[in-house]
Amino acid sequence: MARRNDHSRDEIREMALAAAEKLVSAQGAKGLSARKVAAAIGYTVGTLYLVFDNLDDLILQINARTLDRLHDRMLEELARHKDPMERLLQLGHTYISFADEETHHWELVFEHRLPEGQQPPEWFREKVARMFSLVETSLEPLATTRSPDEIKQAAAALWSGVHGICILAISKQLDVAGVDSVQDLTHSLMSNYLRGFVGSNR
Amino acid sequence: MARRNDHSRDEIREMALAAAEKLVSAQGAKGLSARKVAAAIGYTVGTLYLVFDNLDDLILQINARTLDRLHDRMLEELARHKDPMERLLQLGHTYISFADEETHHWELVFEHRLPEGQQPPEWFREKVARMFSLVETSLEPLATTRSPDEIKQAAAALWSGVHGICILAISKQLDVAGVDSVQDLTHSLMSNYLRGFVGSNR
DNA sequence: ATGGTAATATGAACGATGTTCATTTAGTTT
DNA sequence: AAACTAAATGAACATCGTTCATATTACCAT
Repeated sequence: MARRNDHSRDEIREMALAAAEKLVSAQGAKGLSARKVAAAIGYTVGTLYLVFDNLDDLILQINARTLDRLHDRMLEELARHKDPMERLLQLGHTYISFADEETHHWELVFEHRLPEGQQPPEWFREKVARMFSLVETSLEPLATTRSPDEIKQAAAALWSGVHGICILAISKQLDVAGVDSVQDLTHSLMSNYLRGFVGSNR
Repeated sequence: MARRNDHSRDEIREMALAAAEKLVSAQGAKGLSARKVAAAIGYTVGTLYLVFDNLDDLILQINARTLDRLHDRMLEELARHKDPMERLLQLGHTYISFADEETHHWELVFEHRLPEGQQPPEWFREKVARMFSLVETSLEPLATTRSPDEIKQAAAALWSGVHGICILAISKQLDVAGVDSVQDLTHSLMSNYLRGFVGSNR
C-alpha cells in the first residue's frame, strides 16, 4: 500500500505527536518507540521518518508542547495574583503541581539527553529561558534596589532551586511523603531565599 | 572456551565495574552496553550475567561507588573548615566541582531510572540520605533555636537547590558560562537562603 | 480514456541493544 | 581413567533506531 493520501503531512505529524504523548504519559520515556507510535496511528515506521528527522526530533516536539503547557499554567497563575511575593510563591507551587500531574512529560523535558556534543536547538532553549523570565519579572518589584544582573542571577538561583526539589521529589530521593510535603519544601526554599535576598543589601 | 578459572567472581566483578566506569566516564550512559563491558574485560556477555543481575544492577554498583567518592570529598571539605557558614558554602562548592569533574558519573547517579514502579534499593537511598545528613549537621550550629524537623527541612530545601543548579548547569539550560558562574549561583542561593533561615524566627 | 509522472507509503534489511540458557569445556574428585 | 562439577560460552530471541529500493496510487496532460 502506498500513496493513500488519507492525511496530510501535518495531520500525520499531529497524530504521531498525540500518540507519542499518550505513550509517554502512560509509560514514560522507556515506553516510547518509533514502531509503537507508527502502529498507533496506522502507519509504518518509514512514514514517521518522513515527518520527523529521528526520534530525538519527535521527543523535542513533544517537549516543546509540554513546555508550552507549563508556561500557560504559569501565566494563568500570575494573572490571579497581584502581590509580588504571593506571585512568586504561587509560581513555585504551580511548577511543582505541574510536575506532579504530568510527571512523565516533565521528566522527558528535563532528562532527555541529545547525543554527545549536540545542543538543544535555539527555539527550545528559548522556551526554557522564557520560564526564567517569568520569575525575573516577578522578582523585580521585590528588589527595586538591585541591578538587573543581580535580579537575573537571583531568578536563576531561585528557579534552579525549585527545579532541584522537583527532580529529587520525582526520583523519590527526598524522603518526604506526598505532594504537600514537597510544596512545603518549596515554600521553605523560596520564602527563606527571598527574605535573604530582599532583606539585605549584600 | 570455558572454565578458564583466570579470575574469581569478585575479580571479574571488579574488572567489569572498572571497565564500565571507563566507558561511562568517556561517553556517558549511552556509551555503556553489556557487550562492550564484556569485550573490554575479555569475557562474553553471558559471564556478565553470572556476576550482575542485569544492567540496572551494574549501573547501581557504579553509582554506589560514585556516591562514595562524593561523600569522601564532602567529608574532607568539612574537615578543612571550622566556621559553620564557611562549611556549608564549601560543601556546596564541592558538590558543584565534583559534578563538573565527573559529569558523566554524576549524571548516571541522578538520571538513571529503574523500570516503572521499581524503587532504588534501600542501601542506595541510604547513600543519598547520608549526603543530606552532612548538610543537616553542618546546619545545626547555625540555627540553634530551630527544631530538628525544621533543620531537616531546611537541609533538604538547601541541598535540593544546589542540586537543581547542578542539573540545569550540566544540561546547559542555565545561560551562564563556565564553572565559576555556576559556583557564583550556588553561593547566591546558599547565602541568601541561609540569611533568611538563620536571621528570622518565622 | 489513457499513459506518464511524481508524490506517498511500505517493509525488508542492518546493526545494535538486553537477556537467557542449553551446551561445551576444563578443572577437581574418586 | 572415569565421573563429576563449576565456569564460560555464544547462539538465539525480541526489540530497538534508521535507511532506502521498491511498490502503489493519485493526479495531470494529452
